[in-house]
Amino acid sequence: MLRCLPKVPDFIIPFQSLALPTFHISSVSHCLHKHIELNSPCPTDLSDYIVLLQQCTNRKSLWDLRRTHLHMHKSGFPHLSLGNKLIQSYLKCGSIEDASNLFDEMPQRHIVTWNSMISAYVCHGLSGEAIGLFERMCLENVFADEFTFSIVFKAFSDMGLVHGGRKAHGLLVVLGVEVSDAFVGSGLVDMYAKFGRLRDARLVCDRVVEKDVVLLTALIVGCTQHGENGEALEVFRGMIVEGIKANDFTFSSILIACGVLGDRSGMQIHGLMVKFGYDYVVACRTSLVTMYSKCGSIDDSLKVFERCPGANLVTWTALITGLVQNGREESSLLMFKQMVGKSLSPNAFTLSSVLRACSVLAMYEQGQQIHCIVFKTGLHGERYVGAALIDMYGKCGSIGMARLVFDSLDKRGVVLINSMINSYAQSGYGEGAVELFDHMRKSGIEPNDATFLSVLSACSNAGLVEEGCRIFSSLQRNSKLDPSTDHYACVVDLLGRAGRLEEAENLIKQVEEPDVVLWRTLLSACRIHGKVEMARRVMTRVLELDQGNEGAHVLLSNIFASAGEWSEVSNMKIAMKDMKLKKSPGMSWIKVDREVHTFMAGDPSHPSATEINEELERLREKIESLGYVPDVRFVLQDLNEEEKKRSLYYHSEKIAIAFGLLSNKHNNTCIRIFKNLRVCGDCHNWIKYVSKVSEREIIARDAKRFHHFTDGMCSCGDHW
DNA sequence: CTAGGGTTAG
Repeated sequence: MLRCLPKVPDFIIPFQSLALPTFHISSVSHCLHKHIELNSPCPTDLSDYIVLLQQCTNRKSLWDLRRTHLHMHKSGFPHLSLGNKLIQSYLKCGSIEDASNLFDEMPQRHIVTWNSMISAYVCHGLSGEAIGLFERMCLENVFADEFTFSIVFKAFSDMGLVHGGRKAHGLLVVLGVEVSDAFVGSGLVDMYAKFGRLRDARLVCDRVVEKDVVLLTALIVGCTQHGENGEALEVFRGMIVEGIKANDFTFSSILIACGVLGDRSGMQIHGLMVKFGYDYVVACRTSLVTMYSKCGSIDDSLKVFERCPGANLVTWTALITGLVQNGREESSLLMFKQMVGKSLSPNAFTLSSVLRACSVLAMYEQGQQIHCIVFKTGLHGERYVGAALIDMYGKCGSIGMARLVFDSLDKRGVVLINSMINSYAQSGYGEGAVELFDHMRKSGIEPNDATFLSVLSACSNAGLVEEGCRIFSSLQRNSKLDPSTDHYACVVDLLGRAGRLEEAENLIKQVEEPDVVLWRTLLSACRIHGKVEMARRVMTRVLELDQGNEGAHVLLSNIFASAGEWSEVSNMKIAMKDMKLKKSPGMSWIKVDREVHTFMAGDPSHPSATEINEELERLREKIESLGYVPDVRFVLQDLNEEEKKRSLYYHSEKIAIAFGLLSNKHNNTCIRIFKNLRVCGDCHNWIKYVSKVSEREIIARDAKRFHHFTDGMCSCGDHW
């Protein structure tokens, strides 16, 4: 192949004939007055300067380098003859700017110089500049070589320029550059894999004659990043079989695939890693921590972590995240504390994990503390952190704070909007959710399936039937998204609660393979509307799909109980006992002075039980005078009227609230209680009255959502 | 003289 440029000699152009570049003077003029001795006295020839440049580069001293440069310039030495060496030196000293200015001055440039500049841009994350230079190179008829191509594809993949990358691939073929070169090949494989074109990546990989570890690792990473984890493992196996030795990069990548697969392959790889001696590389250990936690063996993650003296921020974060994902939120927060104690500063990954722990545990104060850390670390603009904050405040019932965080963020991607809509949904602010959803569409942001799920559940939580139906039909018309059973479940819930049970049932029949959740949702609608006959019919559907569905049994028995069919209720009880199904007991808890107090219905074991009873009695008098009447329809045992009233009286949420009022009599902060099941109708009504007489805001999080009670009203508008 | 692949999150 013909090269346009002759081998460029290392000289050229006398200094005098050049227009004096402004850069030299401005950037180094401050050195002029400093009479610091150069290491070698008054260099005059090429070899002296080469030695000097080498010294500057070794010391990585940009300052000395500029002085040497200036010296050449002032002494009339044709410094551009050393242009390439100077550029290399500048790049090694970390100044792309000096290098780039010098590059522009050079009348002719060696291919090595071009490559060095392009490479430097890519390595400093300036891929746009790199591509610009690559294009300029083409325009100036300089032929790119295998070095150019080994670096430039990364620039295209960084910038997400599929078309440009493919064009560069075309140019490579036209120029006759060897595609079978492993360096060029891995650049291409990496690019195609990152674009999700795994088939192209595979094809390129197959054409490389002498495959090496880097090339195959690039392919493995491509596979894992696009969910082809089995395939990744196959590539790995093939690699071992062919005798190509895996290294730390390979191990840390393949373990990701093992974690997703969740089988025993991870342990096998772990063994191999020990054998190859890579198990003490921190990145590999980090991947091990993640792999074991994804496989559900969080204790193994802990073991790996304990024996990892060089744990860095990523390792800690992997462990903290693993703990949260394995339901050990408290330990994750303790670990976080330990990590901060080691003066490791958390990053966005760490913070979104610990915020998630706070939101699961509804730990409002801790969540706020972490919000402070978010500000201190300057990560409040990060999208994932923002989403986690919105979610945390939402799950702690502080919808106002959630919105505040949301409004403070300017880049509103779909993830953030989903978090906000979801927070509205859980607190029952259906209008807020729908408004945000409509606003999002108007501003041209495409909702995804999670958006639809959140907004539909918001509608069903708030009883916005028409809005919900409108949104669901827009989902059905959406060509890019298919409604899932979860979406259907929301609409079934919405119609069911609104009493449109036949419509709900017909909707389920439209689903190809309706799952048990759909039928159970309809069953719960039957309970609300007391449809005993329909409930029997729906129950047979539930049992076809899931014999031992505890929730459905409880629901049906509640339906019989409210209809007064006590013989059916006792039949159900026997049936459930036979099947070893247990109704989980209702529980409420409240945090007072850093301590969590848990209450069960009628439980007299709390040290303040007497005071609580007195408080309950005082509240009863006050609210009955305002018109509260116990609603015995919510008593599901076969008792007489008086006994029924008594049993309502000791529901756990009432006890928790009475205790909360007692415990902070003198300040009027809001009372937050949590319940493991859903709030019963009588308690809901009771809390409304209590919020009025005590002039306190009461927030109750039940199994599914939040209720904000103020001045005798609830945010759910009695829809739940 | 210039070159390629990795670990943590919703």
